[in-house]
Amino acid sequence: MRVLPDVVRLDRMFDYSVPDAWHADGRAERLAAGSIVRFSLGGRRMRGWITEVGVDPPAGVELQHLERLTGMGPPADVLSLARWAAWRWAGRTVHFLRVASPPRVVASPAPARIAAPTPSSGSPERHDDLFSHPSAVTVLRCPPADDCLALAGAATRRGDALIVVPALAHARRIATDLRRQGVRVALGFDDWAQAAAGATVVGTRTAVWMPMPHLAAVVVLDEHSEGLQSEQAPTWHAREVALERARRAGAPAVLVSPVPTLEALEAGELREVGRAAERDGWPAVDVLDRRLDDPVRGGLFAEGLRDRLARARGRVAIVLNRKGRGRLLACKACGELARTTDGRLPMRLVDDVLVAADGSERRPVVCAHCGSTVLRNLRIGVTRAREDLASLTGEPVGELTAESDRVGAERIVVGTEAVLWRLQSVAAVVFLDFDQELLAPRQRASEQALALLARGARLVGGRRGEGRLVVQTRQPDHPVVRAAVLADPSIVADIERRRRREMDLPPHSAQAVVSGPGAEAFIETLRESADTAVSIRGSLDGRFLLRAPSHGPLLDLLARTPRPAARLRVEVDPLRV
DNA sequence: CGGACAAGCTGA
DNA sequence: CAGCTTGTCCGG
Repeated sequence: MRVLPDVVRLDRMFDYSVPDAWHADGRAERLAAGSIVRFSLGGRRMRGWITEVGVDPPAGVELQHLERLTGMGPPADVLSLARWAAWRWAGRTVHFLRVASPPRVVASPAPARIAAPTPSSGSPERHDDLFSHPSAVTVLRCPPADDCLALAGAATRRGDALIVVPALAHARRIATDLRRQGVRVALGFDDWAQAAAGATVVGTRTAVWMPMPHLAAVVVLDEHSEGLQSEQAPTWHAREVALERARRAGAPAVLVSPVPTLEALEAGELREVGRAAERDGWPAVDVLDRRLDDPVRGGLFAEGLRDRLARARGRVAIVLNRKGRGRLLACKACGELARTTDGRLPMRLVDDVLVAADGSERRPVVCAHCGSTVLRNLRIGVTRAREDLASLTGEPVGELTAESDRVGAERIVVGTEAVLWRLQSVAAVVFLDFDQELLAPRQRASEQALALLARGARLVGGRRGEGRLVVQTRQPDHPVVRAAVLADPSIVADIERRRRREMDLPPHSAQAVVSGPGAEAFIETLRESADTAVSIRGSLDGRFLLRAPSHGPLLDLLARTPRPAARLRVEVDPLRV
């Protein structure tokens, strides 16, 4: 038996023999690739996974016996997927086998019970055609207000489906709905044993690592969500793992999102729900042009905001994102933002000169629009916004950030992006300073800004309801704003695709960020065997950016470069660069 | 990873 | 030269 010890830094395999007693009592038969076993190595007892059965050990090595068969582990196909993922995200196989292993010991598969089906209301055949071609990858652009439950149902009609969503609450709803339809469902890793017996699997990103002996279809909902990527290195992305798994199983895959990523559009064929349905699935969007406000009065609120707040029938969520550290400057005379000539990046004041956020451009303090030389700082915090809103509306206003432990009862709540995740049904979502998102100095700023609007849109519901999105901006004609107003995300996708292609950015190239105490030493050894395809930039704050035209050369280089003893963080395909 | 062991440094 | 730190190698 070849065994991989559960020790990240070790990252080597060892051979062991099977004790004779295991042949007698049947344990040997349960032993398979992926099984979790105990053994001693170098005088220490440790846990690990069987990676190969019946291998010839290297000559001259006397094998020790395995000590215990703990239980089931990731099946052979997942084991192989874990090896692929270790290459794809420059991590260790052990990392992936850990997420792919059951949280508690599983001795044998346990079939999930099936509920007696109750007749479902939706049209049963909707979306069925998406799953009719093996190995086909489809991107379904499904507007924010559509919950896509019908799609999950369609996937299960092919057989056991893997359904991945970013949030556990959403997974629960889908699981409940499917069980009512009489589908055998395993929900998340707690149902690992049920999944191993064969079931439709519904869960968050880790669900892609569940055992699925009869995988027949793959669905990733809200494919654009950053929650699908692991924040710790290796920074694997559930969408990519799900696609690879579908490919290996020859199963059709459907990626669903109101605002599909370019990665998804590159991987599959776009299917739209139709102009009318998409318009209905986005709420009405009010754009408040901040340039029209009295520039002297300034402040956080546009002329029409008070009126919008008063008219909203129900809860109002107000978003003021302070996460973007970059302060925005605006002209005191005409209200125009200080930004680069191409309009993409904000400029900051450094030693009385305007400097682009990435340092690519500098000019004297002069407004590009009216020539005034007086600028104003636009950054104000949540607490101040709450006070100002309370006096503007004459009602109590709540405050909600990621650190808040409870949601207040106030009708109007202001806070960071957290308000979009912690409030439930909402009559209006207001983005106080959307320019902060539009001008964020990140490669994916546009995509992420539109995703934020889609999130708000889902909270307030579709066009037929009374819910509204309110966007305060000095760039009312920005493609992201237009896309939401017209309920047409392709406006942003088309522009972004062209820009990314011109600038050789993902998905038209591959990137990795290397950081941590060992980064410098690692990059040094890496340079020795780097070919010209891979470019190395840095270090910037101890971080190096590697780029290549495709994943192959970049990942092969990362895989063959030995790691230094010092800690090292490698992020492949980072979302925030 | 963690143990074993070797080489290198310090103080009397 | 003992006593300690630091580095390198290895495990089946």
